Amino acid sequence: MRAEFQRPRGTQDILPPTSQKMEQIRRIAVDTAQRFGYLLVETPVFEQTPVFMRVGESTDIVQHERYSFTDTGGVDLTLRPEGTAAIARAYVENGMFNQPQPVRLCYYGPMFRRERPQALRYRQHTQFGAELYGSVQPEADAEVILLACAVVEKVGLPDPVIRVNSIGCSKCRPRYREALIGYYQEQRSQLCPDCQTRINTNPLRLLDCKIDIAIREQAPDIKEFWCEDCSAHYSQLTELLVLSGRQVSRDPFLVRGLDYYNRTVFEIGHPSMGSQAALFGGGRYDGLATALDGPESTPAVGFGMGIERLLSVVEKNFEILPLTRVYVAHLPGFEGPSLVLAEQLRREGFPAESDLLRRSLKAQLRDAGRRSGVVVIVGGQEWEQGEVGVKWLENGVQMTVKREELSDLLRRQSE
RNA sequence: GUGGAUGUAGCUCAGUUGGUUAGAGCACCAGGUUGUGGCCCUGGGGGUCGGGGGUUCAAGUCCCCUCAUUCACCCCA
Repeated sequence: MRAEFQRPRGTQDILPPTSQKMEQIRRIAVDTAQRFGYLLVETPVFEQTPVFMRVGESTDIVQHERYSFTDTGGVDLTLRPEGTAAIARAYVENGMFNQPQPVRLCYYGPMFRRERPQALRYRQHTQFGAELYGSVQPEADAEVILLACAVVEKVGLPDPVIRVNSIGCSKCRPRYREALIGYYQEQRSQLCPDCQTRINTNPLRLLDCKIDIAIREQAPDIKEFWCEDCSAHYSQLTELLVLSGRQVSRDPFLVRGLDYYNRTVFEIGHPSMGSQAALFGGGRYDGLATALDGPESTPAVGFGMGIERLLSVVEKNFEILPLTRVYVAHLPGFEGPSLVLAEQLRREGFPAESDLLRRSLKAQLRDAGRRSGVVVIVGGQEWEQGEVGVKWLENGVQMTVKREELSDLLRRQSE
């Protein structure tokens, strides 16, 4: 279009009725979290850059996709690309490790990544997420996943299937890493260029390459390398989920991009989203808070959920019902009384509006017709006698009532 | 960051091998019904053809650049 001022690339204007649906999802998410005991935390949308650097130096998200700027005071700041690091910072800064553990938190808000926009991938998107601090037990992982599933389900996506994996811990992962590197070195000549460099930079990511899928089928499975603790953790977690009535499938290739994870990683997708696989994803990151100068051992699990993606798969479940609003129309010269009557009705609890354009009655009715509801007509002889006209647009029924009886009538009819 | 597709009214789109004042449907506004909507009829407002440059007697149409959108890769929610 020829608009001179356009929104920045990869951003969107969320207009009604989409904005109303987003608001409903937000309410469902935060409500559900609260029922699980997770209370809302609001952190700034920007942080000092080192907060994110500390957390994922080798990640694309913080390496190439940062929205950073220096403010006029010379401070290096970054728009948050995800919620976990910011919540960890807040947990440490506010001394929440001194509260009774575990601490259950959730967040909701915009995230920023400077990537190339694509379907359901934006430079600003909205995430809901939850974080559980203070427990190393598999019950903690399970609860967080159950919360994510509950939200997804309440929003209208029945029977979510969770893909889970464990990427081990500092005891067992190094051995697996070596085995993996060894295997891929042998195949090196047949690998795609990306994977050839990945061997050195981030070997675990070799597993979710979409080109060399034949090669990875033969690759060593981390499952064979899990230490006793990791193995027990994984099997207890999946058992808990199954006992809770959730469907779980292990995905040996699931490793996830943020490199602060240990043990549990999980994800859930939806067929309708095409290449945008994940609806929500998360995992355990026991070392994260410590990296941000928190106490020595501060275990944590959490997930992030993409609201725009979620909405895209459940949008049809969110038909916005037209409000039964009252439209106060007026005859020529009765603009004032109609505005006042609308205000009185609002104070009595009716969603009401009046014409502000001094339009003809015909135009007012046409306008009201689009909003489907009740029209109250002010003016003329009826008004002189303390009466108003009332007309229901769906069936055309019309009557005249005393002004004092109007709200009773409207109340009765809306039941 | 890499590769492909697309950009004509608020929306969905026509526009023939370049050829006069660029069209339709929907939406919007007004009138037909001087106190009554949804149907119908009539009329109206709206476009620097994404932007810039070039070729040509002539460009919405051809060429180059740019911006934006979109799809895939990368990566992720």
